[in-house]
Amino acid sequence: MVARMARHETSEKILTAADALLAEAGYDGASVGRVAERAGVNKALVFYHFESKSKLVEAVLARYYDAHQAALKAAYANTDGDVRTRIHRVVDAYFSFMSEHRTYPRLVLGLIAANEEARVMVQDNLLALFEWTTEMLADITPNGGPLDARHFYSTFSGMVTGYFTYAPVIADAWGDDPLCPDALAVRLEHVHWMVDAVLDRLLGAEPS
Amino acid sequence: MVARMARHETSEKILTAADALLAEAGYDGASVGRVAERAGVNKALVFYHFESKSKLVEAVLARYYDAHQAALKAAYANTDGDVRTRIHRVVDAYFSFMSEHRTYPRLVLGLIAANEEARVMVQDNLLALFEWTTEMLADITPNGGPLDARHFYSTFSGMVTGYFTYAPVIADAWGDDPLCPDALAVRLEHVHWMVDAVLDRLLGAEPS
DNA sequence: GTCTATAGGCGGATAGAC
DNA sequence: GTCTATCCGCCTATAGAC
Repeated sequence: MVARMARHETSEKILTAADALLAEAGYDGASVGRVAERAGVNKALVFYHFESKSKLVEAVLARYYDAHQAALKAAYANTDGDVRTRIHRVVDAYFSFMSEHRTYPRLVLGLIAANEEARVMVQDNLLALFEWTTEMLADITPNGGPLDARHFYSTFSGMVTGYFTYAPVIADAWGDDPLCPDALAVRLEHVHWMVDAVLDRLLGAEPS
Repeated sequence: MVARMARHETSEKILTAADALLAEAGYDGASVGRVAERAGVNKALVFYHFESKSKLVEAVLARYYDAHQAALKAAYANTDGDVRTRIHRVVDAYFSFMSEHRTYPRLVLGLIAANEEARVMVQDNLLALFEWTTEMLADITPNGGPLDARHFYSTFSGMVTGYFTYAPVIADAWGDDPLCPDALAVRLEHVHWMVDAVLDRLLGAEPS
């Protein structure tokens, strides 16, 4: 867990502005000046509250980090139903977290693309999620090889985050907005269908 | 097709340097000065050959664009075998192109994350690939809904590109290098397994 | 806590000598 | 074609008044 930031009203405004701008314009595009402008505060005030730009970004990331882990932990803790039911529940939680925080996957993507320093900010977050996946799939996937849990983690998290990050690029090709509620519902259906396809093949075609 | 750039020896050096730097540091991190430094030429020379930074990036992208389309077109043109065989062949081509040009997916990712101007550079490229997928899957996927070809395109291209872009981030979690030849072979196996899982469920569990 | 003012550096891009 | 020198703007960050 990450230390909670003091919750000044102004800090919140700055964090929110930074969040939106990071998703729109990436790490370098989200300059402190523009963040301050969007937050309606003075530029120097950003440094007063967050010390440096990289600390500011870390604070934005930490908010999501905590919320993301909490959302998945809740879904994962519920052990009702068989493996299939449980996996679908976690996928639902993952997907709905992303659709409620659409800037998050774009933010992470931007950090990975930006530079080595930004990349390490993302690493810790991914580690925890990765370990839960491994634990959850331990009984149904073999260790090592193409069916190792790590590959399913990469595949399914990419299926969700990839959709959200690529959405603005593919919108023109698709004709309609891939992020409107209807389109999101369909995408979620697709992911569930994929989960069942995987489980059918892994477990030997039980009824879905 | 994109107009071919005049192939000066110097232009090539600059393009190569820009390519590597874009993948490492993203759009903003790849400043013209750093590109020139890595290419071993003067900064002003970059502007002489490419006019502006965005034109330079477009030129880098165009090289991949042509090569990527050609690689997939060759795989797609071969109509031997049934749908399943054909799809596996295209997936192989897609994957092997990415592993031979590892900076490419990172470059695209960086552009998407960077800014609106950079985003449109990527769009045209994705459109053509997207249309081929739709055409290839026309007979086996329904129009609209969660099984529309567009969703499978998003899912499988994400499965490949996502792996390559996230690789440096997950390397620590996985212990060994996810981009070494052995690991790549396993990932490719995983993707093929996923293709079969999808086809089994779509076509009604024929032998794979 | 919030502001103005400013320092110092690096970004893209151009002029002009060779 | 290749270089040096330079312009101007925006960047992160700080000093100091209120």
